[in-house]
Amino acid sequence: MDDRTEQLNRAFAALADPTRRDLVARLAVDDATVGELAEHYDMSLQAVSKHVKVLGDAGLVTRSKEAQRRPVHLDADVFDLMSTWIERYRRRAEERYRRLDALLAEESDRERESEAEAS
Amino acid sequence: MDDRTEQLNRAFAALADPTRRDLVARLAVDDATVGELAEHYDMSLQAVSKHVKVLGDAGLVTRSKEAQRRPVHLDADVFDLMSTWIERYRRRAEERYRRLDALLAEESDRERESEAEAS
DNA sequence: CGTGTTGTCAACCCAATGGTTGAATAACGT
DNA sequence: ACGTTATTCAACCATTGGGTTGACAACACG
Repeated sequence: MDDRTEQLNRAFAALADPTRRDLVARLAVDDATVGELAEHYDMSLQAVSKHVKVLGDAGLVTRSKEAQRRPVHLDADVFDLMSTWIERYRRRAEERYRRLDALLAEESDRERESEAEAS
Repeated sequence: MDDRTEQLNRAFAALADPTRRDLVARLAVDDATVGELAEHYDMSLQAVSKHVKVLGDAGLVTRSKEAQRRPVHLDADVFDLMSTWIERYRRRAEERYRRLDALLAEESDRERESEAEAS
């Protein structure tokens, strides 16, 4: 499996968890340490640390190495990748929906014609 | 957990699997039956059926009831939801990145000034 | 009718995930 | 050097997830 595929695997999987999406939402406001983040959740610090690790492995988040206070920072790149993927198929689905719509309109045109003939 | 949250849970989880993303890619070209889809994968029909079910539960895909041939059809709505979510945080992350960039530029300005003073 | 085709259900297996607690590590102030 | 603070590692447990095979259901066609 190529690298890009695995990155998408990890990124989508990371965001499938509501706690992690919430972490992302918080980090979008400002960088924060694991400890600070953990205060907002009803789970152990270790659990939050694990969640942050998952986000990190997915490349959604980076950490500055200035240990002691090593804040977590949101990174835009992988969001780009996901966004591109989704947009691609969203557009195609919509496109095909519009075409189906047109097709149905055509068909009901034909039906109306038949009815006109029948009358 | 509200409904929208669970929908995002399921949608992201659904797309975390490369087989399911590939199914989406195929369905973006044209509707297809489970059997047709299964031909392209090195796994049992039942496994593909399960994958399609997961996509269905996530609302990414619908099935027309015209039994015998009941094709799977891509649906755009949930893609919208995901796209909106991701775009929101992608924009914020980029915004914060640009600001950091500006901040660093300012700092190196100051450094250059100090060096100029020192010389 | 019965038969073939298509799809789903059920039970099972193994790996991965999300949580726990307790111990270990790393950097900092004194 | 020492203890404090912040974070991670390790072991464990329960649940979910992706895959298998085998039996079943639904429908079209002869």
